[in-house]
Amino acid sequence: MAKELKNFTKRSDNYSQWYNELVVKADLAEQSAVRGCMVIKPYGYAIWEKMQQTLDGMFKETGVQNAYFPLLIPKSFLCREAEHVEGFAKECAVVTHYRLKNDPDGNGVIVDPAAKLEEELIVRPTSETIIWGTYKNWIHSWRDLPILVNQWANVMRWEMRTRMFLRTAEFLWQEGHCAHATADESQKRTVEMINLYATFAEKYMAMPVIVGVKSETERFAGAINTYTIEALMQDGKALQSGTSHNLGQNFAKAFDVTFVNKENKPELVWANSWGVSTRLMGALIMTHSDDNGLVLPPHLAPIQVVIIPIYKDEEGRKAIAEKVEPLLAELKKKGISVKFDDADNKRPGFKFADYEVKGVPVRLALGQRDLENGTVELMRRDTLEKETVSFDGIANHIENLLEDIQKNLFEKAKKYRDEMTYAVDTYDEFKEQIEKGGFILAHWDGTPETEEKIKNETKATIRCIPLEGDETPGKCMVTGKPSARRVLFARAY
RNA sequence: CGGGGUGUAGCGCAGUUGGUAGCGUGCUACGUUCGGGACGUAGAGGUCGGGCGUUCGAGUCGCCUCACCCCGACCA
Repeated sequence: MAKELKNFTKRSDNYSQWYNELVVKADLAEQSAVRGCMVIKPYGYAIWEKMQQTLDGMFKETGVQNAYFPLLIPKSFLCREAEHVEGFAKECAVVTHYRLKNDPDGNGVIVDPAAKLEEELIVRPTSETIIWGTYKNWIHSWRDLPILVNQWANVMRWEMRTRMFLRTAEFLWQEGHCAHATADESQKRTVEMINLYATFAEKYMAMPVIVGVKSETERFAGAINTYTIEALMQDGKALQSGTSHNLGQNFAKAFDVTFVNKENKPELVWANSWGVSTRLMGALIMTHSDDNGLVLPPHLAPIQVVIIPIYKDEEGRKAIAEKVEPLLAELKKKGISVKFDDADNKRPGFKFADYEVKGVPVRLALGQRDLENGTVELMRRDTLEKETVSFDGIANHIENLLEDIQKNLFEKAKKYRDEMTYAVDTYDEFKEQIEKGGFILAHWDGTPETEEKIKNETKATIRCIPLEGDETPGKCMVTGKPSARRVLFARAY
């Protein structure tokens, strides 16, 4: 085994450190000089781009269009919706001045005190307020509805503690903001979008998720209901991976957005918002990766197949290149992204290890030996299995293999998730089990007080009230009061 | 903002009772190599985070300061 890999912190030794090292060694991202911020490197961004493109296509199929709203939000906008202020008033970056000037003492530049803004501007932590401030002008009649708009943007939340991809001060995301004429329509859209996220997570990220609704305390500030997809990471902690909020008429009320309905009566607009962020990158990394590095599901891998030639001299390189050329064309024709890495400044062993760390799903190695035998060495990243196969028909073989890897990754993750999901009936069992990680299904009396008590005593939170699964009533494990159904608990990121 | 820790070569680190700076890796050049992170030879690279003090002399001791990391509070 390569020595760099030997130096890799093992998942079992220190999960956080393993994660951080992996992000850097797989060339995904690095800490930036700016506090709490991250530089996403080209390879990491390529994965994000692939996620973006896939999601964007899925959004568009449901009639959503993209738009862009300003980065800066007048402070007064944030004050409009009372609960929203509660949730977001605190950790925000604030623009107070609009000009710099030369320091009279000659130490570079200083903020010009004369350039103080009349009203401070907030760097958006989310865009509901600026968007609803805008929608007010767009919506007059039921004929203007629905408005189905999404924006791809960066947002900033001045987080106390940050972790690359999982929680950074600035992060990339998409936020959809829909306006509807009826409560029913808005609710349907809210659920449609959380289901879309679940499909994306499972089909593309190969990450099984639990779809559910948040408890009152975990709900988005200003929403009447928050839907979530919850995934389980390999260290037994839960990760909220996407949310969809039914905002009722709260924002319409706050920003005075009314329309004339079919009965010619003024009515407040019904709203929902939904989003996923670069946090999905963290989810992807933590769901599949192993002690050898990143493992990417083929559907999201920027490079699905890498071909590494093994040769001694220019003549040998040429012979392999000629052999590989038709295969490259054939794979590309099938829509498979393939890289033929014949760079001669790195040795084959280095490349093997490098692409392994980067999580490329399939690797082919081709040398003199193979040219003579008409074979090729093939390795799949998910199981690290190597086999020597006939070069003829290899393209079809690869095509099937990629699908097999995709399927295998999902099944492996699902198996782990299911094995780590426990139903418990007593609070003592709960306390014991939560230490071991995983999802816990337990009865809860539905009160914020009990939820708070559990959180304080065990650090576990209610991840969601699942939309599916066991719906038999029972008794709250803490208070013994009636419980409508089991809810999902876990310690979370 | 509490509690703990670390600042020495690009990165990771060592540096003893104070005596003038070292290892690994990476980098550059050349040669031999190339089927799992090659090897040899030569070379470049440091205000020891910053300031003040003690001392003949400070990476090392004292005080101050700054930055970053980890554990909490906050959170997608």
